[in-house]
Amino acid sequence: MSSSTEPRRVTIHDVARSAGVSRQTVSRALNDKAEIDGSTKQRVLDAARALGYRPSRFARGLVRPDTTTIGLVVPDLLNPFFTEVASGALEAARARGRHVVVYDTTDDPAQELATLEVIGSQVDAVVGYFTRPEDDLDRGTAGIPVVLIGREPRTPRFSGIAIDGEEGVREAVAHLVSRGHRRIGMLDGQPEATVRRQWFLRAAAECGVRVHPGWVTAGAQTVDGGGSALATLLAAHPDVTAVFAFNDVMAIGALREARRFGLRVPADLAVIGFDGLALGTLVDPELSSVAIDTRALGALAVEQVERLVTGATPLPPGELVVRAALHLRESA
Amino acid sequence: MSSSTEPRRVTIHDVARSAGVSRQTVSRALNDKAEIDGSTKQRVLDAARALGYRPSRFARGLVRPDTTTIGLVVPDLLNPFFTEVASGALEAARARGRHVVVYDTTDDPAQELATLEVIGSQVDAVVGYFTRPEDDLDRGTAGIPVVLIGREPRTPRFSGIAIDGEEGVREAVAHLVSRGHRRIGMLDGQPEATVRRQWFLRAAAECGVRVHPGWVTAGAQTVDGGGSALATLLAAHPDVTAVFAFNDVMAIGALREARRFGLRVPADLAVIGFDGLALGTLVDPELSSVAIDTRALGALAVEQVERLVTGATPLPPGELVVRAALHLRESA
DNA sequence: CTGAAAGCGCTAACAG
DNA sequence: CTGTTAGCGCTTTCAG
Repeated sequence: MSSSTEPRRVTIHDVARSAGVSRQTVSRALNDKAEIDGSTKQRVLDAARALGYRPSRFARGLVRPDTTTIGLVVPDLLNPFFTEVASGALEAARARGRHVVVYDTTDDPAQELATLEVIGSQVDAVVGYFTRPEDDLDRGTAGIPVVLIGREPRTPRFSGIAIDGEEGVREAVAHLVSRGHRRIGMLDGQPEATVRRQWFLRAAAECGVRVHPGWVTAGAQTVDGGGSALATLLAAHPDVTAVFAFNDVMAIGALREARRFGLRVPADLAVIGFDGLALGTLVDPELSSVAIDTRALGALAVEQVERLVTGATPLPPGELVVRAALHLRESA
Repeated sequence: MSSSTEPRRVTIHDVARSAGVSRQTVSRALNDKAEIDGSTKQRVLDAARALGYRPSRFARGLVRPDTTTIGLVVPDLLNPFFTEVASGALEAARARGRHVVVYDTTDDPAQELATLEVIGSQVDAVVGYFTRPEDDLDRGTAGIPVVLIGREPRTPRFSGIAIDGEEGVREAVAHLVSRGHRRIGMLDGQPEATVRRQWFLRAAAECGVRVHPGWVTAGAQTVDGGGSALATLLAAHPDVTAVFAFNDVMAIGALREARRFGLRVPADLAVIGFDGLALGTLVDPELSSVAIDTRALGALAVEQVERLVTGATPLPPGELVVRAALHLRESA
């Protein structure tokens, strides 16, 4: 029943018959080719419209396979970080006339795997943020270029856009120290012991401030995670006067938690995030952050995948880096 | 030069030759068909892998055209409202196994037109938020189903998912009145004189409070727009004690502007937004809002377009509505 | 269980 | 300017 109305596709052939010409002529009319008589062309166009004809994407793609579709994989589009990355990727893709099919893996490894299972047959190139091991990635994407975002590939099979926040984090810590802070903690993201923590620890050492191990706590990479990480930290070490958060989302959670503790930011507690999201300007106080150009992150990934797909010389790893810099606003 | 490496596509034929079987046997092996010998199948699979074979989307689509791709058009993915709508749409589409190609028209009518120009030949159905007249929409999407979000179609050519905030706005105004507010303003969005303003005015009338014409100002539908709309309002009518904003984004701008004016929210000025974005819980004070289920908005649009595309009976306009309800948080 | 033939809808050659 | 002939890569008959 459901397909009783099945409207057999109107093909170029139907149009040709209706207009009393050959299929070829129809094709010419539709594609604005030069070699065709004006009135014939009009007749064909009219017939096409009358029949509700629409060329088949597939038939066309078969013959003229220049249609590269990029798959963009994000863990959670609602996370403003990925929204910004996606926005940058979308814009870069549009500039190149590429379609982008978006996959949201909902922060779920199983969902990510499920996506990998099908994506290889749905797009011609993949750009995105993955958490699974490279073996899994390769299985699903065998044969097509893949550009990882915010993750360094272990093998040359993949390209990766790296985030180098070392200098930015150093600026952040130096700034805190210059403001007199000596007991600086960090709210790390889970899974723990991230590179960002290393940057932080190294920066602290360089600035000559000691970081007590207990001053680093970790939490889920969410607003609530940031809040509870700060709560844990403050419960054990109420004398900490500044914190650097794994990312802005967690930092915002920390801002909120600080308020609950009756702490004023930055007077009682200075907070610096990481990412530099636009979101940071909406909270009060506005969030200081080690900022990266998130949109450039997405755009760079698309740029690289484009080169890979067209066979142009790919950007060397050295250029596949987005650097961070401290953006001072109000929270520190 | 750039295509000197042009790696002629590996086809099913190459695999067949390499495995010493016919093309159809390859096809069977690849598609897990029953009628095939185990060892033959393995041999084919090995050959395919060895050659780096990937089936052509197009050839496959031509033969088995069940691959509906949905185009999702948003004015600005960075606007959290549309992020949430997109997220809902993406999830609904995934549940149905549909690909979603995302188009961001960057709040630009020209870009929207450019998108309409090409979208018809790139996807099989369209869901999204458009500002152009229906004629323009139809031109680009002739022959494929289109579901408009947050906009009532004038003709049956289109489906539309309506937002009915009347009752929610009434709750909001009633709440303000119950808290003693009598001079309630509105920050309308541009283009002005929106339905939301009508809801507001009607609700005020029903609650027995008069709204001085000067108490309604308008601004761009952005954070800054909300801020300046409030500034304008307060400059002329500093005695207003509460405002209802066109949407949450503007309301957040108002929150920030109120702070600059030295007004405490909600003590000196109560603020209620519209949309109920998750974002509203991140600001201080948390934003009270006439909330709609934004993700359902996107999901409903996908549901309808799915019905349209499969020929199932479409949802009647009465069911294509998302209603709003007041979510009280801290700002009012 | 496997192969041969046919055709999906379209466009790029070549004729006329 | 227009029609005819091929063939894109794949899957579905239908024979063997």
